Amino acid sequence: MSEENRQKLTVGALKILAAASELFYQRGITAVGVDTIAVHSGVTKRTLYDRFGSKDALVVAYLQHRHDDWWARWHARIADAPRPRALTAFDSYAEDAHPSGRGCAFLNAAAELPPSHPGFAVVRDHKQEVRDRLHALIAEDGNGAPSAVAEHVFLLLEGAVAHQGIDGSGARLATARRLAAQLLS
Amino acid sequence: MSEENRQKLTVGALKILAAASELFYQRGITAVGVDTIAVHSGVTKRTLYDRFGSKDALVVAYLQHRHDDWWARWHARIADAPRPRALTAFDSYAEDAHPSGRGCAFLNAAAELPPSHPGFAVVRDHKQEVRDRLHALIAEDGNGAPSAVAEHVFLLLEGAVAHQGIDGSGARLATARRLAAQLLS
DNA sequence: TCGATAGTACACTGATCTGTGAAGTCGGGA
DNA sequence: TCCCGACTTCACAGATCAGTGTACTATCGA
Repeated sequence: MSEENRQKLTVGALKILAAASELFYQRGITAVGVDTIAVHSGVTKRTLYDRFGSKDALVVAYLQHRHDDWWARWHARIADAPRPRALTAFDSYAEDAHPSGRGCAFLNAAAELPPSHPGFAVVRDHKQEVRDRLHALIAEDGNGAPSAVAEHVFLLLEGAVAHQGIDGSGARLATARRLAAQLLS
Repeated sequence: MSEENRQKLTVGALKILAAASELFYQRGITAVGVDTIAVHSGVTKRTLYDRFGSKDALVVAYLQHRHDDWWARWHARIADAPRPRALTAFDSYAEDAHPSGRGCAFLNAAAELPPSHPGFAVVRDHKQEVRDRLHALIAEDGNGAPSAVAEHVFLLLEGAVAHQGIDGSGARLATARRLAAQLLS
């Protein structure tokens, strides 16, 4: 579905999305104006508004875009991952942030957007899906109490991911992965 | 030291700091202008600039102010806390965010500030101090491998705290506290 | 060849942003 | 009495904010 959505996007829209993705992530959503995005994507502001309608809608598209990418990466990894496969989530987030040092785009967005913003729901859904998949994988790979363990692993993951943007490195993510591996063995 | 600093502040500066603390936390740092802060504190913009010099400096004062409050709360709790005392950190963060649902002010600030912003270092120092104290408490309260356990507890804490702002509740913080208690027993 | 779609160029609105300059008010301490 | 520090009032600068209106061009499929 998300693939089809992406196919429908015009060349201009794709350039805008690419620039927005880079700028929103690096400098923050509120801090980046639509003019800046238009200039960086080599497209006029008029085109940006013709394609997306408003800055808020562009923000939603940006988050959805990153969510789709994240999922694609997760699926690619999961295909031939060793057990316990839940650990691939740590790799997916490490790859998502690398090498900017700005941490998790979703947590960052949630931190600066008001809860009423339509993009906020995208973040919530993304994290909910991560939690669900984690739970499913842990259950499938055979664990005594998948619910409790999944929540535990999720917290380790998110704690590390939150600090990726503060440390500017993936070191803590590696530590968290090790601790999660211990839990899952 | 921070107490002395606070004594020096004039009435106007205190009102500004109170308003800034509320507004920056609720709506985000970039999203709130100095005019808004001036109006909400019942003080002119001129006074604001006379006291703090710039918005960036006010942001630093805001974060330092929250850090001082956080520490005061922590110390008040730790005095007669049952063992393992490391668990008080979970209560301190729950109280810090309550009842706004906006989560951790420090993580939120780090998410929207550029790493070059002087306020970013305040966040980093705050989290480093939390980590250090956690480690010290866990060591004092007698644990086999304080370093590994402290890091584990810290990750649980931060994962929960990061999602406090997304869930809009302290439920996950309570779960994390329970898991940490298990670890420390 | 026609018409739709995608995009450019560019001026413009009205609001808001951080920050400053200059002059004046007021109370408390030396 | 005189002065200083805290604060007000208000106008202003120059930039940037999101978003719009209008007119034009290039491409492509039916």
